[in-house]
Amino acid sequence: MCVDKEHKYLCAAGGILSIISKKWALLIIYKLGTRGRLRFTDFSTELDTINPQALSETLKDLVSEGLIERESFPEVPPRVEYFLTPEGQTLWELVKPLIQWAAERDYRDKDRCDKICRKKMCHSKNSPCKRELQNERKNNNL
Amino acid sequence: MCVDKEHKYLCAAGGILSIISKKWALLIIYKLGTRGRLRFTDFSTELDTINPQALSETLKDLVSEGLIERESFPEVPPRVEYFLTPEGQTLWELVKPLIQWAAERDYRDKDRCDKICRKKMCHSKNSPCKRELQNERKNNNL
DNA sequence: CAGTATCCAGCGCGATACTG
DNA sequence: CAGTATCGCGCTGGATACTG
Repeated sequence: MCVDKEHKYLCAAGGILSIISKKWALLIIYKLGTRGRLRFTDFSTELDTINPQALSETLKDLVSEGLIERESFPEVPPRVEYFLTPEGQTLWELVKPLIQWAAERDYRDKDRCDKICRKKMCHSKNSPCKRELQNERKNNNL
Repeated sequence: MCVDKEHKYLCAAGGILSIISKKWALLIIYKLGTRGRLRFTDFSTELDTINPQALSETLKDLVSEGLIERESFPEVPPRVEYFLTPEGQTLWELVKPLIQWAAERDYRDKDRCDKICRKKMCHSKNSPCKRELQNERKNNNL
C-alpha cells in the first residue's frame, strides 16, 4: 500500500480529508481549540443543534484518531469532558489559519457566507439561518 | 444570515469544508500546487483513475470558487489547462503544512496509511491499492 | 482531447424515540 | 446527562457510454 512517496502523500491527504470532511469534525476541533474542555451537551448547544447520533459518531472518530480525548467522571448524573490531545492541538494550529482565511473571503463576498450557510450549516431545524429562511419564504408567499 | 461573529466563523469553516470535503478537491489543489499547469487527462492519470464525471464537477466548483482557472486553447485536438489562481495559491500554502503533518503521522503509524488508502483512495478499479487488495483476497481464499 | 449524459449504490446525516 | 437504536432521504461519487 501507499506504493511510492507521491502516493503516500495522496493517502495522507485522504486521511486528512476523511477527518476534516466529516461535517462537524472541524467545528468540534474549533470549539475545543477556542473553548477548552466541553461536555457532550455543550456541543449540542454550541453547534446549533447537531443531532446526538452524528455528534457521538464524530467524537468517537476523533478519539480513535487520537485528536481528542474523552474523560468521564464517576458522578451522578454522569459527566464527560472532551478536550484536544497535543496532536489535536497541532491540527488545530494548522486549521485555524484556514478558517481565518475562509472568514476573510466571506467578509469580502457577503453572498458566499449566505450560500454556504444555507447549504452546509442550516439543515438543522432550529438554526438561526433556518428560521430566517422560513421567514423569507413566508414573506415571499404573501 | 451568519447572525453573529461566532456563527460567521462556523459558516466560514463550513465553506472550507464544502470545498475541501469534495473527495478530490484537495488533491487537485495539491497537484496544481506541486506540478503547475495540468490538463484534464493529466488529472485522470495523476489521480489514480478519478472518473471524468467527478473530475469535471470538482474542477467547475473550484473554478467558480475562484481557486483555479481554466484556459482553453483553440487547437485541434482541443487543449485545456488548469492552474491555481493567486487565491488558490494562498489556500495551497495553508493546505501544504496540513498534508505534511498528515504524511508524518502516517509515517509514524504505518497501518493508518493502509486503512485510509482502502477507505478513501482505493475505490477506483485500477488503483494500485485496489490491485493489492484483490491479490490479498485471492490469497486468503486459497 | 475534454468533457457530458445516465444510471445507480453507499452512506453521511437528520429526526425521533429510547436507556443506564 | 450522555449517549444508543432505528429509519429514511439526499447527495456524492463510481461505472459506462457517448459527443463536438
